[in-house]
Amino acid sequence: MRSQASVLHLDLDAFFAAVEQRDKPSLRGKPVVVGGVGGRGVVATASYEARVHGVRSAMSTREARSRCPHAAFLSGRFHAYREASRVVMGLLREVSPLVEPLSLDEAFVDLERADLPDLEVATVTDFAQDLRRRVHEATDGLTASVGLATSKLVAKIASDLDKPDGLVVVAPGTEQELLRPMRATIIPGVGPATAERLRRAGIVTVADLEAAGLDELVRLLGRAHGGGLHQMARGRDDRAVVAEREAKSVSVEGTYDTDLSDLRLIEGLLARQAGEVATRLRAAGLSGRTVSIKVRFHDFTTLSRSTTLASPTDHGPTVARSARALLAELVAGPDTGPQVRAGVRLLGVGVSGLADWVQEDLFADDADDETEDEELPEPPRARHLGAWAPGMDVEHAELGRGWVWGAGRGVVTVRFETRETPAGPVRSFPDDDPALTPWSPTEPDEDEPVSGPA
DNA sequence: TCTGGGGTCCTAGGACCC
DNA sequence: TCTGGGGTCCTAGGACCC
Repeated sequence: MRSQASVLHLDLDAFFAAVEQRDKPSLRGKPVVVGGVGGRGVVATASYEARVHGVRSAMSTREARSRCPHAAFLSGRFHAYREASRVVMGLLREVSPLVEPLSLDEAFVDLERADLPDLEVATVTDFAQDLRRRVHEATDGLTASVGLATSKLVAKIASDLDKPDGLVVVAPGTEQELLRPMRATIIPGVGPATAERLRRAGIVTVADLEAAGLDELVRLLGRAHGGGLHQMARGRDDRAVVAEREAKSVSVEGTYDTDLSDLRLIEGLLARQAGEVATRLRAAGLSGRTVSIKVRFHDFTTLSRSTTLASPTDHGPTVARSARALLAELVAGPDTGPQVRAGVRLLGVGVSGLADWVQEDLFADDADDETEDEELPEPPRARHLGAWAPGMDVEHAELGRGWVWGAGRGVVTVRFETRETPAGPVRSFPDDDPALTPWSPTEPDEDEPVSGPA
């Protein structure tokens, strides 16, 4: 723990939804829900207007639609989110060389490495306000909430206290009195399962946590977690802000709108995912030794199987071959075989045990490469979703740029507006109209919607 | 038709080695 | 006959985060 409030945590408010409202002027001030729009989708982000109606992250989209039927339900444009994130992270790095992104919309910044005359509360407060203003300006209107404290733990909690568009500085020495009355779940890492275990032991607040002995917490939660909480409850947190963190795994998974039971289709989809994982490994200059598959059954029970190769790979057919072998073991299992045949809702492939170098594979089997030409199956899609996902950017040969308002029954409805040209007309087209094409800014790489293949 | 996708970290047991 | 430890690697599953 530091003696001054020099750890800054910045969190962009309702990030995905805010980017949509920025780029789609007709949605400003209206409820917007970004997430999976298929039958099994969940909410990634809801705008504050939608939250008023009880829509929350991680809620099923079905539930969100029933709570807020008049919201705009969009499937997400990751290129736009990545771009906005890039701008913000760049700005933070201008301020301090020590920036630790936690996700597209969140980062820690170490102010000990910033160019400040001192780290007194008044100084860092002014600094943070200026930073928030600069984020707003650089992103064309996004707002950020900021927390400043003597540790990561308290800075992160602080940034959440005055959302949206807020700033909370926790003066050094006041951490304990801030945390004590709060629920234990305020501490990152205390989720539903941990909270329930604690509750059964009579521990509900941070003060309860503080009063509990180390032995008791370790007994309840294990050595690492229990020990960590014992420290956190006292506001003790010495974790450093770390700029570079290496990836440990790369994975692709998908939930399908209808359960799969055709083994050939399942195999084909796994092979396709293996190819995507390998492509991403190569793009990142990584390779890995452990190949895993993940299978979720119709009843939501989930299992994983993994195998470790003799040397790291970034080769699609090699990953696919391992994935298929793991699937074959499941299919042959006396318990798991019938489960697979009864219906699979999710499939995934991952590679871990990563090395940041690619070993020449001296034993490469050329026959593997044949599978690269194989015709891979398309995942089953929801009937109402074709190539036109709600929210996506499109361009019409005569009418210019806009976004997909809705699609279905052979018709696409487009609202012709952009950030610069608000309040354009709404028009419908046959969904195979050659004048209408998806519009993608600069990024050549494909963007999967939040909903994935569903 | 409740329950995404992409990650990280931890635990626990078994194999294997010294 | 008795009965070690410690360390590392691997696998499976679970909790959690955004």
